[in-house]
Amino acid sequence: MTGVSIATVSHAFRNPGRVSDLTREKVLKAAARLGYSPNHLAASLRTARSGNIVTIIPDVTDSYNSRIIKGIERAAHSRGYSVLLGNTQGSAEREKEYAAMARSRQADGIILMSHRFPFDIDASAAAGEELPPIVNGSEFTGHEGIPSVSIDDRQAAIDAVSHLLNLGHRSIGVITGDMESTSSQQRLDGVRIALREAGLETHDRNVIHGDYAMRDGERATRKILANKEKPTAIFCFSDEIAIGCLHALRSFGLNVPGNLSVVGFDDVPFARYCAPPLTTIAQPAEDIGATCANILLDMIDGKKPTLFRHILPHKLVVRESTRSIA
Amino acid sequence: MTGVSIATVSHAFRNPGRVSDLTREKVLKAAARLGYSPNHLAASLRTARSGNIVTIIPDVTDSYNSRIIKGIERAAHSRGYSVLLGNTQGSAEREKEYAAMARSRQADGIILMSHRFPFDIDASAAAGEELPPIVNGSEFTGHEGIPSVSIDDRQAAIDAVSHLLNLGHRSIGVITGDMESTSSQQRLDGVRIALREAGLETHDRNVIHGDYAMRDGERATRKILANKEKPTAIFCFSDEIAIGCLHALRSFGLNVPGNLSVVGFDDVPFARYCAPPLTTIAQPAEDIGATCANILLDMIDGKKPTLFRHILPHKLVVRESTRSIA
DNA sequence: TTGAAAGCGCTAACAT
DNA sequence: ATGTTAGCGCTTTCAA
Repeated sequence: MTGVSIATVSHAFRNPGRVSDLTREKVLKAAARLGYSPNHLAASLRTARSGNIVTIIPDVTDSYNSRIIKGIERAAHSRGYSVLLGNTQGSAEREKEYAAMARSRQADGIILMSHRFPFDIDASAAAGEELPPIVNGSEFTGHEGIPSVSIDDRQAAIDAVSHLLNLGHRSIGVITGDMESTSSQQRLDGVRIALREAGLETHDRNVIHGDYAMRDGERATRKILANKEKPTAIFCFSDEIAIGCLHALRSFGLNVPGNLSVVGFDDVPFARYCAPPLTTIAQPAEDIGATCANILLDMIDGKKPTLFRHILPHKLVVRESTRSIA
Repeated sequence: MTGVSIATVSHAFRNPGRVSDLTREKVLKAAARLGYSPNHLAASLRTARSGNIVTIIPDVTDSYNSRIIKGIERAAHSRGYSVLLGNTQGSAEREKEYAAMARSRQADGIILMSHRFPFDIDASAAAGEELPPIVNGSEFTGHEGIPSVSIDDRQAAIDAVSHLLNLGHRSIGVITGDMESTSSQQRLDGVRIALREAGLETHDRNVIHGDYAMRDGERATRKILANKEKPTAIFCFSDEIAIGCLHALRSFGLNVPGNLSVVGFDDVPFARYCAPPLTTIAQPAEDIGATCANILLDMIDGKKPTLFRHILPHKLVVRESTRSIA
């Protein structure tokens, strides 16, 4: 329609500098009239860049996860990338399916919110393949050369327990997340360290393992309450757990923080609105997501990562679910 | 490596039936050894199918939205499609950017969780273009020929208000979402209908418009409480609003349901864990999402939609935030 | 500043 | 059951 070549049209869209302003105008105008827009797929095939990254995450519905995703999406979008959502419900098989999108060039890289590595690393090595760019968010697969971004979970747990210790608590119940998760492992580590330093030991019967969801917090709390030596405080490894815990406590007629103090983890938006507002460890979830995306995009751009462990700051937020019993 | 043709390899992967079991085995084995996997991008270019759908949604972090997304992802995945996340923060511009992915063939269709239509429909018509497959979730753009899936918002609001009316409430405050949103409009409609049928009128000073978030509920509740004629019940157009409302009420020393009854909307997972557990309208959010995806995928498969308004069932869930004052 | 042309890796129609 | 081949719509090198 403009009588201009196909190459010039391409430049008009992608390299405005390499074409005269006049032709560019003409091309763009004609495109608008014809309803033409460049086929991104064809461009991707040619450049071997899909412009997508895939996020492998257990559950978008989880308040912490959804904030991570939001941060990823924001950073990716601002760099011209789109995000493919891989909701896995914790299934290793689905993790692999989504990871395979990088192999099939549907995605240029992977953000992995899981502790499992989604590739058979020996087989890949045997085939002489390189792994696609991948970064670990919040969790660690334990593989070398994979950048990870998270808070210092161990220190965060130490901070939480120290807070309770300072308040005079000596018997502290713990409700962990899935213990396969490295973040839960680190946090439990922190708990033991803090307790040991205070000359206390960790009573296993008051350490309940569940998952990061509300119903797990509820269930675990019932278990703790069934023990004969009840703790005076409970440290929950997620706010959702803490919310379930609060709920269970309420149903037992127990007052928080009157009878028992509760500490959460994450500082999800709801934490502030709980009854009582929850003392918790704030994680910069959106920043973690955004940082993951930026590191991944740098890797995709060919930058070799130099720092493999990105630690973002956490913060103890004291609200009304904890009190001094000194 | 197998000495077999390129077409046979293609068939071995995609049409297992059109190739002998033996060759297929050989091909797959060789692929594994070589670390080969089919380039999805190239296939997409050839078939003019990206295998992606894009979801345009204001905020993944919202408890209702995240359940919608989860349903979409589940249905799409089970039909071999992936979902591209378009988090817009309510920006019309970003809605358009994401919608453009369908034009550029990065996505085969659009699920739109917005009341705004992301295309300039006149310009498209002028260019003689067809719109890409698109379905509306929860909201309506008001365009013909676009299937939508939602609950019957008006009836749901009638149900909520009737519940309060039956409990003896005569003065009911309302906290709506964004009034640009068709769901809020419909719900407010329902409120007026139910009230009028009871011979009551809707007092505008007790109808506060905000957004669907917790802080809006908090703020709106303060406004209602500042009026001299206080309602005995508040109907919130989302559970998040209700949670903010509960929080504000608590800070004023008001007991729910002792001093005031509160009804939410959505039945997000938190609703059950609130203090008190929230009476609310349950929406089948995941099903809405899944239904959107299935309709869209049918359209992508060339099926012309026959039903343009899919209504899924809602349900009033009575918990402990409402009580009789008769 | 613009154009010609090769080729990205696949699918599908057609031939064998 | 398998092979040959055109071509999807771009980008990019090289030439004009």
